[in-house]
Amino acid sequence: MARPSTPRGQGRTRVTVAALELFARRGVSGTSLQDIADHLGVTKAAVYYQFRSKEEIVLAVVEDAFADLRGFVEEAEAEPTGRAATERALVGLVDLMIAHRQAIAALILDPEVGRILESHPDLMALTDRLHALLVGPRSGLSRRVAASVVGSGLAHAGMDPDLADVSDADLRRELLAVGRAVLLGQG
Amino acid sequence: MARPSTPRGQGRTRVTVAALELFARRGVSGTSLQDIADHLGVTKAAVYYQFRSKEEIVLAVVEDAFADLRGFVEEAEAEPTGRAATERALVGLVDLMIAHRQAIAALILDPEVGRILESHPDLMALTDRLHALLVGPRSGLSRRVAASVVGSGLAHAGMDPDLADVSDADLRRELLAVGRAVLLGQG
DNA sequence: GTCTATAACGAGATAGAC
DNA sequence: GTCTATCTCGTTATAGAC
Repeated sequence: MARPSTPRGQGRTRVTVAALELFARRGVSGTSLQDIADHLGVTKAAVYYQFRSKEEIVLAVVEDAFADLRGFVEEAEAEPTGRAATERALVGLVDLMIAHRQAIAALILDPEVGRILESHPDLMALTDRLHALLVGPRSGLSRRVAASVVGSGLAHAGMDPDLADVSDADLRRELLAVGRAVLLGQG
Repeated sequence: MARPSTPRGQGRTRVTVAALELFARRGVSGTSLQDIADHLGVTKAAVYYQFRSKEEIVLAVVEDAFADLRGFVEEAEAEPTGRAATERALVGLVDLMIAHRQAIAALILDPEVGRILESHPDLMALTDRLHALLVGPRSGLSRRVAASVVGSGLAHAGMDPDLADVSDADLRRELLAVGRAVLLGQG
C-alpha cells in the first residue's frame, strides 16, 4: 500500500530494519556501523553506499516510525471534542507501540535520538502535537503528569522483557485499559 | 549519616556525581571518560586513579542509587499484606525518583546499564523484588501490565522536560495519585 | 553494487614523571 | 594525587579496485 516497488526490503530498507533492531537492543550510541553491517552480513562500505552517515540512518529509522505517528495525530486533531481527540491519540499510540513493540520505545527514549531530533523541528513538532493531544484542552497539573506517565509507560511496556510472553492482542487491550483509566477515567 | 569522613564529595564521589549527570544527559555509551574528566576540570588519568575502568564507574553510580532502593524494598517486603507492600514500594519508588529526578530514570532505561547489571545478580535480584512488589501476590495479566507501565512511567516522568517546572512536592503528590489509581484502584 | 584498504580521529586504558 | 605521554583498539568515513 505504501511501498509499491520494493519487493522485500531491498537497499535502504534492509539497513533501517536491521538498525532499528540493534538500536533497540544496545542504544544508538552503543551500536556501530560495523554492528549493523555484520548483522546484514555485508561490509561497512556497503552500508555507506546507502547512507552517507550514521545520523542519516538514525533519521531514516525515526522517520519510518513517525510516518505512522503523523497519520493518527492528524486524525485525532480532527475529532470534535477534546475527549475524543485524546481517545483517538491513545489508540493510535498503543497501536503504534504494538506494531513495533521492542523497537519504538527504545528509540524515543534514546538520548542520542533526542539530540538528532533537535535539528529537525518538523519531527519535534509532531511529538509536541501528540503530547498536546494526550494532555487535552484542560491542561491541569494532574493531566500533565498523567500524560507523561502514560506516554512513556505505554512505550516502555511494549519492550518490557517481563511482558514478552504477552500476546499483541492481550497487551493492546491492557494498555488501552490502563491508558483510559489514567487519562479519561478522571478528567 | 552514611558518609562520615567525606567532607564534600572528594575522590570517588565527585566522579560518580559528575558521571551520573552526564549519563543522564547523553547516556552511558554516549559519555566518554574524557567528558567526565572535562566536567570535573581534571584529566582522564585523574579519573583513572579513582576507578579502574568505565564499567566500574557505572557500577558505582548504580550502587549509589540501589542503596536507597534496597532500603524501601526490604521495608515493603515486611508489610503484612500484599496491598500494603505495594503501597510501600510505590511510595519508596516515587521518593527515589523525586530525590534524584533527571538522573535515575535515564540510568534504569539505559541499555548499557542493563548489560552491566546482567553480570551482577545481586543488583538484578533487587529490581526483581521491586517488580514483584509492584505486581503484588495476585499476578494477573492486568496487574503485570499495570506494574510495567507505572514502573517505567514514574521513572520517566521524573526526567520529562515538560514537567521540569513542576515542584518536587507537586510532582510527588501527582505521581503517587497516578500510581495508586493504576496499581491499587482496581485490584 | 560490493569489496579491500586506509585515513583521521576518539575511545579506553597504562606507564611513569613530578 | 595529578600530570604528560603513549599504546592499542574501535569508530566514522573516504578512495578506489573489481
